[in-house]
Amino acid sequence: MKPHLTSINDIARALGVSASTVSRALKDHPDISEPTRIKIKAFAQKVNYRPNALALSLKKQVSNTIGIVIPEIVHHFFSSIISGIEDIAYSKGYRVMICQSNEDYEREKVNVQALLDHRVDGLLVCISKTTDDFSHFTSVYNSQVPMVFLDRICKKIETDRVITDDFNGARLITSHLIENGCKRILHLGTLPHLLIGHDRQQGYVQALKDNNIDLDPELIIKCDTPAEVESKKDIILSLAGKIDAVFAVNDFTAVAVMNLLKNNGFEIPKDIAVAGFGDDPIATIVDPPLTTVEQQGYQMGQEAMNLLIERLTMPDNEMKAPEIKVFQVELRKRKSTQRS
Amino acid sequence: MKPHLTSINDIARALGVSASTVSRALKDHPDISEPTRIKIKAFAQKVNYRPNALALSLKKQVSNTIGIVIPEIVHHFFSSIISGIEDIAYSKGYRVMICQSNEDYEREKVNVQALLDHRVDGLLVCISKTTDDFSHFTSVYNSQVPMVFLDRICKKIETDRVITDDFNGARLITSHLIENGCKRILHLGTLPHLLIGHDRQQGYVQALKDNNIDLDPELIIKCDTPAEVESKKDIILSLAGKIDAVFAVNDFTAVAVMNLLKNNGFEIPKDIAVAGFGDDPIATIVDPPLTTVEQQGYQMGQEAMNLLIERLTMPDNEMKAPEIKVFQVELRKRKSTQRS
DNA sequence: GTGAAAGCGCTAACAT
DNA sequence: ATGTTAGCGCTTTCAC
Repeated sequence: MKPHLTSINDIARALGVSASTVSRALKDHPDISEPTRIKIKAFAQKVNYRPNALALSLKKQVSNTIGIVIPEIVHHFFSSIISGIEDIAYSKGYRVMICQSNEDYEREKVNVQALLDHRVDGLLVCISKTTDDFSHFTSVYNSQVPMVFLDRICKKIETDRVITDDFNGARLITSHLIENGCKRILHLGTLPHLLIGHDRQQGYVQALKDNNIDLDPELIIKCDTPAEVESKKDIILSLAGKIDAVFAVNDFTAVAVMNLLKNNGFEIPKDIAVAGFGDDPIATIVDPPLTTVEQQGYQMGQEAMNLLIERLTMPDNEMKAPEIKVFQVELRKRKSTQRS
Repeated sequence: MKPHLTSINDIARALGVSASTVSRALKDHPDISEPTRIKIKAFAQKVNYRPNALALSLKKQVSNTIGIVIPEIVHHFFSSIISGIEDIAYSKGYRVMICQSNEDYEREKVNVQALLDHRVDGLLVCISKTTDDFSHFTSVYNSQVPMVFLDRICKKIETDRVITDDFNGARLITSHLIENGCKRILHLGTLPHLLIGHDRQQGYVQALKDNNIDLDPELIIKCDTPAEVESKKDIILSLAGKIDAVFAVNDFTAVAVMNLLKNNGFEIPKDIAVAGFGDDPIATIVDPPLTTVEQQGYQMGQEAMNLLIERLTMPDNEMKAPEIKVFQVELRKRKSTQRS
């Protein structure tokens, strides 16, 4: 009971015409006579004919499909990106294949390969946290398949990029904490090989410098998930008495610390102010609401898709230097940092 | 600069053998001599040859790809479902094409069609909220492409189904509210054409009946998103004085009502207990933590994919009645309903 | 105005 | 042990 969907040949046979006539009639080719065209179109309609996209792609050597590789669709920032991509894609006649890497390097590699195997016309990639070997992307680059990096990029590979100004975002939010009277700010960050984490940490460092506050290396901890907050709670709590603020590299981690601190008798923001990064919906739901910076996920997705389409529709001979689009963030001041 | 990925013919030409020899060598066909095989494989490796999945699907009339149509990947329940599906799919050699309907009927129709055009082997569908014309699914059914409905089903179309026991879930949670001393329970539900909403409402009604509480039709309101809580806040607040509990059809709505009530001077759960449905991660983050029931999204996704694979790998002649898998929910008692 | 033929990348039955 | 051929569904050039 394998489904056999009607093909152009089926129609041709049924109507006693040739396949090419059917093909032409269906796309209103002027050569085809009115009656033939009408007859064919009516029949196609009746049998619910739909062109086989696989055959079309094979023939045309263009799939009108682009591949997305993204860490985890659960996260609001990533699904906003996807929505942005999809909306542009649909409006320009592209389809989208979404793959999750689950922040896993191996899965990412498999996904990239599978998308290439499916002959996607281009790739939109947000690199996994655990990836520090980029050869699978180098080989995409070498194979000439256009690729745009989103948010998490690889500096070595010279493609179009759409990124957040993480440095200034972190600087902004750290300055905001300082303006609110905080001087001993704990930073929960990522491993340094992740560029966004590195930049956010640098922004934090810069803000301290701007305000003549000495950097205490003890106040920078690698901790970027709620799970890690749990596993490192002893360290965090041992520091809690000596700090007046926490700046976490993302909102989930910020919320997790906030709960940890609250459950251990600290008042937020009175004893310790807390700030995150990303403006996830939970930021407005937690108590107190979380100060954070908004990343324009949706717009970044749109921009990335537009850049990709530009590459795809560029005349073959034309060359264009890789473009880098930097999105600024906006501070969302909320109660978790209001100390006066 | 259209990327030309190496084909079997390219290899054949380069090595002075025929395409079929290359094809056979690459899949270790016993007919091919050791030296030829080694030579071909080495070359293929060198040029990074990868089979064209489109050509394979066209040839084999099987794409090893399944299509997913789901309302919105942002929601934890849906992305859990997708993870469940993906994990089974990957382990059995299937790829997955994910489409979001954004709860929009038109988009859903387009998505289903696009997936069929891409000749997916089967479809996993969670119907959009706004869909009340099911002809696009009927035509999938008629075209013999296997389809499994997930969570939100269409009763008229006899396919495999994986659903939550919404009736008993709602009955369970309503009973829990009653046990905690609530008698005037406001139910925020969906439009009746959405089966899950209908069943949850019936479960609510049944629990009242079980406990000899009269049903007050005024206490059932159509309201199933945070946005709708906002737009109907006057109605909700006008009822707030006369009720002692709210049971919302999902957690987002529950959280939104909770915040609305809190901001208007009601204490949760002292004045009004609040319960949701689904056990979204926000349920443990809000203050007070939200009582709800857990839906096994991940397991439901796995089950659905398994059912689909079973259909796909069934001998052509074999027939099997549609299977219906019902998942029970588990009560997650939290502070938002603890009144004593 | 319509048909025949070739080819996109691949496989498999059928030669040799 | 290897090559030739046909065909999956479709388009397009070239014939008539």
